[in-house]
Amino acid sequence: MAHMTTRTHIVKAADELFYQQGYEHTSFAHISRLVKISRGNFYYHFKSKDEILDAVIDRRLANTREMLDQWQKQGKNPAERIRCFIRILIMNRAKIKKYGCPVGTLTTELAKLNHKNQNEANKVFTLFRHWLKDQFIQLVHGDEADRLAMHLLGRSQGVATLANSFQDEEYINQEVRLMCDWLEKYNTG
Amino acid sequence: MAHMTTRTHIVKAADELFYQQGYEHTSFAHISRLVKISRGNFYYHFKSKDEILDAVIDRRLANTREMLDQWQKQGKNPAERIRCFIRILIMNRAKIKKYGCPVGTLTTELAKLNHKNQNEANKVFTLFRHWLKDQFIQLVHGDEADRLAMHLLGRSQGVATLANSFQDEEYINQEVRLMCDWLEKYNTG
DNA sequence: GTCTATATAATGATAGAC
DNA sequence: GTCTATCATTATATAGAC
Repeated sequence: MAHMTTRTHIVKAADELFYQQGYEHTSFAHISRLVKISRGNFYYHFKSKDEILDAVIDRRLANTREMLDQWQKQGKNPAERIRCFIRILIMNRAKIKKYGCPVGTLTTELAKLNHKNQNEANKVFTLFRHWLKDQFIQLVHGDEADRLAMHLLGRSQGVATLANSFQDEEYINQEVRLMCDWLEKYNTG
Repeated sequence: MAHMTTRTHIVKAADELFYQQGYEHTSFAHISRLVKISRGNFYYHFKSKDEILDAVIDRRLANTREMLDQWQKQGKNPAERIRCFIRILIMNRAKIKKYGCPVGTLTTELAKLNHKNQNEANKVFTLFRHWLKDQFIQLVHGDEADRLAMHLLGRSQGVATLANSFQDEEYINQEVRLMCDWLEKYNTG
C-alpha cells in the first residue's frame, strides 16, 4: 500500500462503501471523506459515478480471480477446494451479518436500478459458477456439474441474506455444516 | 377496488414501486405519477416517506398473513402446506426474475441504509419462519423444526437472488424440484 | 493533480389558497 | 382533500485558478 495512486484509493474506498451502504446511497461526499480529496477532484480520475462502479467491479473481479487461484492451489482435491468456497461464509461472517454478500447485494441493487452495469456485476457470480463447475466436473458427470455449482451458489446466497436480515451468525455455522454434509454425497475421492 | 381511498392507492403504488425500483430510489414523483396526485398532497396522508414505508410493510404483513391462512386451509397435511410455500417461487417466477424476492430485497436494502424500519421489514420473514416451523413441528422433533424452517427460507432466498441475477427462470424450476425432494425426507405422513 | 466555486437538477418537505 | 408555489438540502457534474 506504500504507493497507491489516488485513483486506487478512490476505487478501494468506493468498493467498501458500495458494499456497506449500497451504490446509489453512496455519494461523492462519502467517498471524499474517506479518501480525503475534494469532490471536484473525482472528475480528474473518472468521468462519472458509473465509471467508478465500473472500476469497483473490475477490482472485485480481479480479487475474486486471485482468491479462486489461491483455492485452486491450496485444496488438495476438488471437494476440499469446494469447502474453501463454503467456508468463505465463516471467514466473512461478521461482515455478512452486517452487510450481506457483496456480490448478491450489488447485483440485486443494480437490477432494481435497471443499471447498465448489471451484466458486468454478474460476472463476479459467473467466476464463482465456472470455478465451482470445474471442481464438480471432477466429481460427477458433466451435465450435472453446472447445476451443482448453481445450487451451491444459491445456498450460500440464501445464507447471506438471512444472516443479514436476522442478524444471526450462528445460522451461518448451521448452514455451512449442512452444505459440507451435502457435499460429501458427491465426494468420491 | 371500487372505493379505495387515496391513502390506500398511495400505499399500493408505493408497495409495487419499492419492490420494482427499491425504497430509496423511488421518489414522491414516481408514486404521484402512478396515483395521479400532486407531490404536496402526500403530506396530508403521511408525515414523511418513512411513514409510507411503515404503511407498505403493514400492508405486506397483512397480505402475507392472509396467504398463510389460505395455505393452512388448502393444504391437507403439513408437507402439502410446505409445498405451497415452495411453489410460490413458481407462481411468482416472472417477477422474481425481474425484481427478486420482495421480502429479501427490502430487508437487504434497509440494512444498507441502516434504516430504522429494518426490524419491521424483517417481521415478514418472521411470519414465514413461524408458519413453516408450525408445519415442520408436525413432522420432526421440536428442536429441529425451526432450523428446517430457516433452511427452507434460506434456500428460497438464494433461488430468488440467483434467478434475478442470472435472469434464469429455469433455475427456479430446478431448485423447486430439489426442495420438494428434500422435503420428502421429512414427510412421514 | 488538486483545489474552490458554481451550475443544474432532483429530492423530501412546508405553507397556504381553494 | 387537493392543489400550486416554494424552501432547504443534496446530488452529480463542470469551469477554471493554482
